[in-house]
Amino acid sequence: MKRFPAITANPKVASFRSIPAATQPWKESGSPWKSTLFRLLQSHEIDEAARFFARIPSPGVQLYTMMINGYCRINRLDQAFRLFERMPARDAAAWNSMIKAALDCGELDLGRKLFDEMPGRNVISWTTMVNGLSQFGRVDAAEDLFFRMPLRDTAAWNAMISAYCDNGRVADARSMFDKMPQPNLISWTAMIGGHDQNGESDKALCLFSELWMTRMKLTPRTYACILTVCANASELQLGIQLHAHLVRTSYSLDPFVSTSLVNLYAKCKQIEDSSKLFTEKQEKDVVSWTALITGYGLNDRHEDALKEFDKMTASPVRPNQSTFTSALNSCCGLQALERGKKIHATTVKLGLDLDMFVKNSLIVLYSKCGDIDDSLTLFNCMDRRNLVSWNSIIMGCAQNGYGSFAIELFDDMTKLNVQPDEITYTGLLTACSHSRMLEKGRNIFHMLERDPSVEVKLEHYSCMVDILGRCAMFEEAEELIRNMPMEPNATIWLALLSACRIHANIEVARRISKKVFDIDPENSATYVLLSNIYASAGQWNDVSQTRLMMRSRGITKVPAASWITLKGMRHEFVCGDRSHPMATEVYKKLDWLVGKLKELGYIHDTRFALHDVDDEQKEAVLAYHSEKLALAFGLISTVEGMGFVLVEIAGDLGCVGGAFAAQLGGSGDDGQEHGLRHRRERAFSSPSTCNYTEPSYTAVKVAP
DNA sequence: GTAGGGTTAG
Repeated sequence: MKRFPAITANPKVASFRSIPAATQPWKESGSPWKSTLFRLLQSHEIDEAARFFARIPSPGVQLYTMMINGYCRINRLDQAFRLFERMPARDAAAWNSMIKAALDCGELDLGRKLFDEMPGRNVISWTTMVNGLSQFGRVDAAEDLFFRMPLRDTAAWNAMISAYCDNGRVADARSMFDKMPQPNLISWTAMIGGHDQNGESDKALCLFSELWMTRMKLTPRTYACILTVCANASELQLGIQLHAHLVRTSYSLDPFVSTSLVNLYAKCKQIEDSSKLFTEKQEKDVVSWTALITGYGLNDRHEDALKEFDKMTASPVRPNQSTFTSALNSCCGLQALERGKKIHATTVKLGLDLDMFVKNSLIVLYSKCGDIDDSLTLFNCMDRRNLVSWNSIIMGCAQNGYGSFAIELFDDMTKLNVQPDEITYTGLLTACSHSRMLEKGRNIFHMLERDPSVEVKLEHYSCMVDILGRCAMFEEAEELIRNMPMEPNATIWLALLSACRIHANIEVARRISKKVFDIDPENSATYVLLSNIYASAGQWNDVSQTRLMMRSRGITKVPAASWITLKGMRHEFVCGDRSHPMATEVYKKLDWLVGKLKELGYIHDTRFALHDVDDEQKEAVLAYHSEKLALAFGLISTVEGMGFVLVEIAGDLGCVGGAFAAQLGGSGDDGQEHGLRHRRERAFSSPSTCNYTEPSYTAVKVAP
C-alpha cells in the first residue's frame, strides 16, 4: 500500500536508475558497518564516526551518504563536499543529501548548481530545492520550481504550502491547500500552523475543527501545533479539553506536547498550572524553560521569571537568545537596570549579544531605565536592524525627552526603506507630546491617516490629544475626540484633563471630568487631577466636594512611590515617608542637598502642590517628594565622592534626581512605573526651573 | 537507520 495515494512517481525506481551498474555490489543491504556508523552519528560523535568510516574497506554509497548527512547536521559543508567528490559512484540519495547539505549550510548557489548538474533528478530533489529556496526567502523562485516539477506528490505540495506560510503568503498557501489532490495530516498541520504563525489563529481554529471532523488519527506533532493555536487565541477551554484527551492517550508525555501545554497555560493567564506542568515535565529543556520564564513575564510575575532564569543558569541547560530576550524583558518590567546589566554581561560571554532580538531587548531595557545614552550606543553598533529595533529606539528617545532626535531617527529609517507600523507612529507622537512639538505632531498624525498600511488606533488619538492639550489647543483636541471613528475611552479624556491641570483650564476640566466619571467612575486619577485643578485655582469648595465624592464612592488613591535599588535590594519611599530605618539620615541628607540646590539658585515649582497649604508648606511637601527621598537614601548608602549626583529638572515632575551607581524608579498616580533618568559625568551646568521641552540637568558634586 | 513535506519558547 502506498503511503501517499497521490504519488505518481516512485522515487526508489528513479534512484535505482541513476546508479551505474558497476556500483551495485556496494549496495549490500545488511552491511555490518551500518549499525555502528548509525549509532555514532546518532550520538553526534562525528569525529569518531569519521575515524570508523576511514577503516571501512570500500564503503558503499549508503555509508558515504550517512557521513554527508552527519557533516551537514554540524554545518561542516567542506567535509561533506570532500566526501561527495570522493564517492566512487553517486545515487539520487547521495545527490539529494549533498544538495540539502549545501542549502542547510547557507550556500544557495552551490545547492542550485548541484541541483542543475544532478543526473536523474527525482521528486525528492525538486522538493529539497523548493524547501531550500523558501529558507532563503526566495518564495517566487520556489513557486516557479514547484510549477515546473515534472511530478508532484503530497510532500511536494506540502513543501510549497510551508514555503508560502513561512514567507507570509498564507492566502496562497490556503488556496493551494484547498485545491491539492490528497492532503494528508502533514498538509493539515502545516496549514493550521501557517495560519497561526501569520496572526490568523481564528482561521487556524476553524481549520482544526474541520480536521477533527475528518476523524483522522492525530499525532503528537499535530497536537503540539494545535495547543499553540489555543495559546495564541486564548482558547483555554478548548486547550483544557485537549489536555484531558492527551492525558488519556499519554501523548501529554511527549516533550513537544508538554512544552506546548506549559505555554498554553502561561498564555491563558493560568501561570500556576503552567509552572506545575513544567515541574512535572520529565526533560526540562531550553524551550520549555523559556516558555515558563516568558509566561511569568506575561503574568506580571517578573521576580519569579528572574528566579527561574537564575535556576536555569545554575543548571546544565544553557539559555539561548530567546531565554535572554524574556529575562531582559522581565528586568525591564522591574526597572532592574543593574540586574539587566549582569544579564547583558552574560549574553556577551555566550556570544549572544550580537543577536538582533537580544539587542532589541537591551535597547528597550536601557532606555526604559533612563539610560538612553547606552541604549543609543547599542543601537548605533547594530549591523542589522529590524522594525522592532527602530521602534524601540524611537520610543526610547521619545520617552527620554529627545523628541527631535526621535524624528531624525524616523527620517533615517524611511531613507532606508523600512516601512513604519502602528507602533512607530505611537513612538513619533509620544516624541511630539513629550517634547511639545505641536506642528510636527499634526504632520505626523496626517501622515498616519494617509498611510494605507496602518490602521489609526485609539492610542494614536490619545497621543494626539495629549500633544494638543499640552499646547493648550483645547478646541482642536475636543474636535478630534468628537470626530474619532471609535468611542473615546477614559485614557483620552484623562489626557485632556491633565492638560487642563497644566493650563489651569477649569471650564474644560469641569465638563470633561463628567465624561470620565461616566466611563470609568472607579479611576482615582480623575478625582486627583480634578481636585488638583481646583486647588491650583484656590477653589477649595470644589476641592473638598471632589474629595468627598471620591471617598463616598470608596475610591482610594495608591500613593505615588519611588524606589532605589542598591545591591539588589529595593528601598521604597512615599512622600513624607518616615518608616524607613534610616529615615533620620535620609532627611538630613536631603536638607543638605536642598540647601546646595538653593545656593545654586534652584526654585521649587509649587504650581502643582496638591494641598490646601501656603507656599512655604507646599515647598516642604515638594522637598520631601518620594523621588528625592529615594535619591537621598542613595547618597548616604553609596560611597561619597564616587561621582556626581545629577539633579534633573524636567517635565511636570518637578525635581527628579538620580544617583551614580544606583538606580531609581517610581510609580505615579496612574500606577504606571517609570525609570527616573540618571546620567553620568554630565558637565556642571546652571540650574533651571521647570520646562516642558528637552530636559536640562544640574549636577551637584557630592562632598568627599 | 542513505535523500524531501508538519511539532514546542521568542
